[in-house]
Amino acid sequence: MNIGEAAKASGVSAKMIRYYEETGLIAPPERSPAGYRTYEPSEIHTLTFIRSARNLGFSMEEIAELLALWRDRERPRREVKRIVEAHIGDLEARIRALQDMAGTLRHLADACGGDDRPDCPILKSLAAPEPDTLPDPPAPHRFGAI
Amino acid sequence: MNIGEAAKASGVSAKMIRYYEETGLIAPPERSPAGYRTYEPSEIHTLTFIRSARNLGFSMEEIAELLALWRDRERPRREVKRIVEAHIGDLEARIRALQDMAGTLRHLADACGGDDRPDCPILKSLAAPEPDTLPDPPAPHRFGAI
DNA sequence: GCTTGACCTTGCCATGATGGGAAGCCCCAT
DNA sequence: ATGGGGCTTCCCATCATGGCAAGGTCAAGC
Repeated sequence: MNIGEAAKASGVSAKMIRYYEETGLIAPPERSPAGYRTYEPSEIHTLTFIRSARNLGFSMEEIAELLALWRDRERPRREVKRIVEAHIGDLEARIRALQDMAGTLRHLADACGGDDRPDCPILKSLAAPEPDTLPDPPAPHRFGAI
Repeated sequence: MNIGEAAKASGVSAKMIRYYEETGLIAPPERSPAGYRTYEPSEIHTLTFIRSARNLGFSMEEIAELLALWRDRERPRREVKRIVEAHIGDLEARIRALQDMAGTLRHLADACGGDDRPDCPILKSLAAPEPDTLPDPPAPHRFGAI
């Protein structure tokens, strides 16, 4: 299997396959006499694994760990679960941060008629460095608080 | 005000102030005879505006638009609101994507005892390209659906 | 056999926002 | 006048990805 077919079969672009090889995430494959990379089914399998993990938001570094655990069949589940739990925590922190932003903006947007008057309260609020630096103002309302 | 004081006053790092100038987001300030950048209070104000907007997740491109609207006092609120609403939509899409990931991982982690057995179901699931490519399997359960 | 088009190779550049560091100049206080 | 801290510019790195260009290769059709 050439790199193009491997890309199609795994869902990882040819560009990224070369990059993963360059950074050591995957081993260099065999080459044809002409220098073409040739992939075995097991390598396609690895690429598919990588793509699944990327789709779940794992970084390449985390994926390197997961791959090592995957290859070593004797490794206990505990270690995999630890990585996954840490990643979930990371995702949740990012979700919370985005929700805070969206909540604040929703509030501002609702306070803005969206009409054709000038003097927009949204811009006013951006220009005034009221919140977001102070540890916590009298806190009349917490937005992102899920 | 030198760049260091401007950074402290606005909360934008000196490094980023120079970068914003280089990319045209802010105008080049006056320089002292020795070539030091000197900032007026109005420029500090602008930097504070930028930082507020960054904290709310706006891209530099969006901030450039917001700054233009801010400077032009005759611009109707409508245009500001449009930008903000678009950004909220963007944030919400990202939140949904992250929630989908976290939900799937939560599901996997719960299915994994986290004990010291090998043969982890999480790795199994990553290796098997079941979901996430198919349009929508029989859908026994939607995770990120808030 | 030769041409053509699709594929492969390497290598470089770009993204977006940010930090790090080096080499050298400047200012102020001691 | 000396030292420390701040300023200047310039270059590099991040993370994962895409794009482009120049050149080699393969397979099909003539």
